[in-house]
Amino acid sequence: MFPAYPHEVLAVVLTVREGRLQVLLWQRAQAPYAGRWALPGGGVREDQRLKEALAEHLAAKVHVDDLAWREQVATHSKVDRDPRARVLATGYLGLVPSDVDPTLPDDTAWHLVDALPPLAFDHGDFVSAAVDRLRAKLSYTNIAFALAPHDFTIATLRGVVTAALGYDVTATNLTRVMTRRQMIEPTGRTRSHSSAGGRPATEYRFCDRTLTVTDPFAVLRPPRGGHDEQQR
Amino acid sequence: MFPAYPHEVLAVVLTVREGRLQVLLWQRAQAPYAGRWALPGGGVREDQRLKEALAEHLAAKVHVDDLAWREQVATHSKVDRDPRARVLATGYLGLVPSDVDPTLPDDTAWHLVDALPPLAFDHGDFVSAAVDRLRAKLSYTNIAFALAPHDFTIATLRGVVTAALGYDVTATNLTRVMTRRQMIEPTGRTRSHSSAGGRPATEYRFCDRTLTVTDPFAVLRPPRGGHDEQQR
DNA sequence: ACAAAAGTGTTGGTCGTACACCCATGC
DNA sequence: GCATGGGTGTACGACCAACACTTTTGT
Repeated sequence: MFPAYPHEVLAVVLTVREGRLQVLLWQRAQAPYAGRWALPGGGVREDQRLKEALAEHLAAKVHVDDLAWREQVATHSKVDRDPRARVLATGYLGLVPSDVDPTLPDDTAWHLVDALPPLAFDHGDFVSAAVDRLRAKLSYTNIAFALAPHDFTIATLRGVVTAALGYDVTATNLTRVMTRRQMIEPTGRTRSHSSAGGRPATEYRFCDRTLTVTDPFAVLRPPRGGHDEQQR
Repeated sequence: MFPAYPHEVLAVVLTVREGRLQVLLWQRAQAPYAGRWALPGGGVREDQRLKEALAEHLAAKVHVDDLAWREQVATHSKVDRDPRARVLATGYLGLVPSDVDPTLPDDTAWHLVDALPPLAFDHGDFVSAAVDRLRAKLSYTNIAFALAPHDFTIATLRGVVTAALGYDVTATNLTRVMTRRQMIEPTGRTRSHSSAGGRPATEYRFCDRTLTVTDPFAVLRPPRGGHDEQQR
């Protein structure tokens, strides 16, 4: 029918560690690009969809069993992106909550997104695209639920969001925005700090743990009048 | 290395015709899905990238030579998405300005996006995704440049945007938003209507014909203070 | 003069940031 | 009581939709 090509899936697994956004990479032992860092991933079996292959490779190679969020980002097809043979690659964005700490194999490690070494193949492009996607969605969806712990204080959430965006966000306004959009709600519990004083923080959780668009129309909103009989 | 699969590219070519958003489809003559409408596209040669294959298929099969905009939307991989054999498919969104009218082959036609017949394969999923992508980007980018004629009156632009979004947008506010965001500018010329009176409309054009994000942060914007030394 | 179409002024409301202030706890 | 971290109130500005009103043309 059509010419056939090997196809691989690649995972850009992001998380917040030590107050910074990090990506999971493994170091290649063999040529090509021996010694360089690369994204985890691999081939797709005949009976697998892309996302199934992705889950399998993550579980097997880097011991990441459950992503809190996963979405497809792009498929790259440059003819010589792999010097050995033509391979198409589909990249996914995956998110791991900041309080989950998978045990990693020896050749695998978290790397600061803002200070990456040169990556193997075109993997750097996938990372950039995934990070951009995440940062954009933080502003108009509730995707932060996949980056924060299940229950958290505002200070914790602020740390996560600040790290992911790469710039400062104030706790005050973060609370207001998230609350007004009904993204987070108090659990009823509070948390005290171990040392030194301070008022105990109220504990929050995300209302909904599925991706929800909270700010669909920045402009050009549908007219509010009428009886909802829009044609779309 | 990895198992190999045939790979096809599919084009969701959208345009505004007769005040409605339409998609380009061709009618299959042979099984499977004989008689059903499908997206244009086809295989990828060994020396081609996906976007090159896309351009070639569009030019050859449906005589569409130049898209004003093209972007990748998704890659689908369901094992039985083609009953004959396993084929991965990457779908693209393509936009044709409303004043361009490519000559179409006999088996090819524009279809109303809001009233599609059942499509072949999983092509309906590609269309939905592409339409959603377009509608979202109309609100925070200048992507309308690829849908409108090069020079246009506000009334024309309003028609295009209204058709694409599927709900009414007033000329007044459209002008204000587009102008404030420096998306459009007057050409200096005006346009009169043929019949019946009316004040001549000023002619506009898009300032920039490359995709520009005009509303990057709905919320959680970077703090404005400081000396731009954000770490991102 | 009148109708028709285009464009401007104004208003009311929502939203988001900044900043000052108040609250609860440990020492 | 005082430092420390948490939370609330208020103010200001930006932005957007709605609608009334003015401008410019053709007949």
